[in-house]
Amino acid sequence: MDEKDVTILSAVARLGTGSAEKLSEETDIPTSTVHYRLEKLRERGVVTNDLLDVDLEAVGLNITVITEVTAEYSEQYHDDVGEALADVEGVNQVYFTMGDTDFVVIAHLSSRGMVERLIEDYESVDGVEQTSSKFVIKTIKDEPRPLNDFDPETLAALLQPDATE
Amino acid sequence: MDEKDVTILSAVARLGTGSAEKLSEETDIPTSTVHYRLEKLRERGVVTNDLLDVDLEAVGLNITVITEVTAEYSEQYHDDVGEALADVEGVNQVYFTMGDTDFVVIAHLSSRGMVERLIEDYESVDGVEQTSSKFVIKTIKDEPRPLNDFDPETLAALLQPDATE
DNA sequence: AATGAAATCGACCAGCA
DNA sequence: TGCTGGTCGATTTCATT
Repeated sequence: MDEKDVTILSAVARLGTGSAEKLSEETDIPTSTVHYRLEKLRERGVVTNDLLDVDLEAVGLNITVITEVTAEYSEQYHDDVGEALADVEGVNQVYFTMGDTDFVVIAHLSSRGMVERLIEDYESVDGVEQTSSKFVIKTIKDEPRPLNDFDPETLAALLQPDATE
Repeated sequence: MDEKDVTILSAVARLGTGSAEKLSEETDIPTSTVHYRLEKLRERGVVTNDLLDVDLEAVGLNITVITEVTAEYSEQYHDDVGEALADVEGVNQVYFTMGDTDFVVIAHLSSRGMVERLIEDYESVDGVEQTSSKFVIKTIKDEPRPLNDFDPETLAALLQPDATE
């Protein structure tokens, strides 16, 4: 797992494709090498399926932080603050919620140092009033393909318009 | 977007592959039809890239609920409760956290009725003491490929062992 | 729009540097 | 380990229903 592997995986994420040819163009790494590397990554379990889902532990992103953020009230602020939070490095999900806290933010990181920077980044966003973070001790479930959260039968019913209420 | 589409997308999620042949075997839908359908789904924006990421809105999963769950204290309980929460239909992520609340659970649903059932399901899990849910008004970011949350340069540094502290 | 068969393209494996 | 060329197999298209 060296820099070349990361370059490839990063390109996979960016381009949203697993095509060796396209990845080769993007990374300037020869087509067959891309193949070879992806194969190895599969063997090592870093990449878990044909759709190139990446094992977070395997790439060192083994710290997950869930943060609740409250912001000054203003419609414009909320949009801006949300975007700013989403832009913080390592942030994976940002939800604007109803209730006492305004945003829920989930981030994946690889070191304690990065966590500190993360919190600092949150608090330096203009309009942010308060943040409250929880560390994740154990990720029990994190399903990249939400359709897997349902029985096939339930899914079938999902899109019948009459299931909407 | 009929039942056949859902059958295919469900098989994609389950098998973790986009291979028309494998999907055909699984679903008993002819190979070329699988192709044809996936192509249409791409055109309509339901499927967003080669890696077959699915647009949640497009499949009708436009409600997101974030729930904090507290459970009776006991090591065994925590494992069991976590698993039970993960098994609830629609649940996408389950985190065991340190702090005042024990679990944070995120679910994607398609109707108010399903939300009510979700909460009931949570509260009927043995060992669960309290639940507190937030509705998501707007999903500002939800990145299926966490490597995209980082600059390529940062990523390169990620796996240098000396970046661990 | 769905299917089966035929054509095309890209993946994969040998061997070589 | 990284690269090149050839084979094979899968994908995609086309004509038909």
